[in-house]
Amino acid sequence: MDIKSPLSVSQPTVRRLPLYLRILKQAEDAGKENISSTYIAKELKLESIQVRKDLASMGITGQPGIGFTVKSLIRAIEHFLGWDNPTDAFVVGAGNLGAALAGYEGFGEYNLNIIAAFDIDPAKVGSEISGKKVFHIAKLAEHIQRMHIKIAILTLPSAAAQQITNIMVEAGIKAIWNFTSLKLNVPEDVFVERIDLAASLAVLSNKISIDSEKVSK
Amino acid sequence: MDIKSPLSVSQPTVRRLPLYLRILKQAEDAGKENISSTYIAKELKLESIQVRKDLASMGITGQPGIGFTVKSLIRAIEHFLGWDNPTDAFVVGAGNLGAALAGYEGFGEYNLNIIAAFDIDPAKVGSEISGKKVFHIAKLAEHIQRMHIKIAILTLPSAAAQQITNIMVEAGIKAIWNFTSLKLNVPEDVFVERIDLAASLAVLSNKISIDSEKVSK
DNA sequence: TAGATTGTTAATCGATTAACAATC
DNA sequence: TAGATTGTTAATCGATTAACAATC
Repeated sequence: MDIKSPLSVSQPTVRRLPLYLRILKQAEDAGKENISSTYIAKELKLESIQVRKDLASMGITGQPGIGFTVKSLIRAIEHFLGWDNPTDAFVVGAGNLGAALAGYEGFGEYNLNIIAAFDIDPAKVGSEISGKKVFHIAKLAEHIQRMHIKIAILTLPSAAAQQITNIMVEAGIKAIWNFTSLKLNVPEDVFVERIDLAASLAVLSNKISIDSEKVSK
Repeated sequence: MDIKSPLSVSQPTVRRLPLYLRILKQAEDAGKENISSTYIAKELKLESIQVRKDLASMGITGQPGIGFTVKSLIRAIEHFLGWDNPTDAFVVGAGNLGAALAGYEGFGEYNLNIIAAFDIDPAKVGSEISGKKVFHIAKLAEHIQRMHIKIAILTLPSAAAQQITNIMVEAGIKAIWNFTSLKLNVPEDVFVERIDLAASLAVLSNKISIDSEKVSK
């Protein structure tokens, strides 16, 4: 009834939630029952009102004078993100980046399970990267359908990315974590989240070049 | 005199510049002399006024009725980002992610040269990853100083990240591209740009869980 | 009662978008 | 002259921050 529509939570807020989770789990490990927005904010160098606003936008409330219950706050955030249930994903592209992501242990914390990897290189097919089996990319559609996989982690060379994306979408993929430098064309009901290395490097490069100008003045 | 201070350019603007560059280089390859903000915007599904505002904030002006000169716009953006001169960088951590970044050919476009990699694993030291020599991490400070390296690409396990960061800062590193899940503590004059996989995954997961709720209603 | 903390309401800030005269 | 495009000025939008009464 008075549950907030999930759509009203802004992306900046969603991106901060994992930070909150980290602090909350530390608090849980330390045996804390309650935690205040002031404390979370101080740890992350944010404003306490921002933490409260973020939580409020998800429909989470605390107790005046007390704060928030650590355990229930963890549960609420994890549920909001869908991290309270395991999600299976495929890594598509078994190069170094694919191997790095296939073996990234941090994903366990988010309940993201990498089931297998796919590649076109016959030398890789049949082998394992970071403990995950590599299948031929020709089998990708079939596996997506059979296992009802919804998430693909795309680490292919850009040249092949759009073509394989089309195949994955056709097979039923609903979300693509795009590590390529290509902007993918997908239907409306497929969500693409891109790791944009160029954008990130631009920020870094710009800071560096500002600094060096300062010095030369 | 009327040159804009580089500091006044907002981060959202800086992050869009590589997108503009891509369109501009396509136009250059196609032999175009001039290009309009309308055209750039249409290609990227943005508003033309946003493109003009972004360029204006860097002090770049066009010609009414004509648009912008492709070549000079490319030069201006690349100069603003410091991408018109080569920059050397070290990869710190020679795991799969380090190897992926050390061998990433896309960096050539940004004039970012990965000189070498560093790792603590004796089995890796002396070998090559993606064609770059791997040195022992004990040699990191010395190499940073000797080669005046300003940028480090950090792909270590989180546990070691802060300690090595301290060493690098001491040795003179000015910018860290942080691929670990740790928030690094650095002095004010060192800039850290983080690739936050958890934040990105949170956006993806949230979208997925919204969709599955829709279906179940 | 005093201190800590919340949620609400309002203010501020910064980025995006709109409207349009000036220019080629 | 007509059409395309710019830069300027103002409006809108959304996120962050501030102030404070209510609650424990």
